[in-house]
Amino acid sequence: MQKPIMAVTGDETAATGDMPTYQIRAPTTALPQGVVMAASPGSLHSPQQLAEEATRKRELRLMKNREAAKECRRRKKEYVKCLESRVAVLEVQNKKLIEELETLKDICSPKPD
DNA sequence: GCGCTTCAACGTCATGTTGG
DNA sequence: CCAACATGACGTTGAAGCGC
Repeated sequence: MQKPIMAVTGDETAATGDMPTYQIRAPTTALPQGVVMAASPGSLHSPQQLAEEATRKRELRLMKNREAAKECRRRKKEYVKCLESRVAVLEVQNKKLIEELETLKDICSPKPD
């Protein structure tokens, strides 16, 4: 099953100049709770041990990716909220400018005599 | 109460990006 | 170059709302 190639736009900030904070990479050091480091590869021999090691690695990868996905969604929600509040501010600003323009038009328009 | 639709949150996979 | 990370895509699941 092939997936379509994703287009990488990178234009997230083009329109607004906002920082796409949800894309910022957080420094990660600590392992999630309950994660035990695997034995060093040098100490593995039997196919059984190799299989167990592969399983551990896979579970560790899945666990890390699960956490990464949660964090990614959290940042994205925050980013969308931020954009929405900016939209609200700009709409108010736009409305005020339109009103001001109408007022100025009234003042400047030639009066019929 | 029941089947349905919708929505949000989630887990996983595939793949792009980046630092060492 | 590669391991680790970030994120888009997709399927699943449970809760909430709605008409019957």
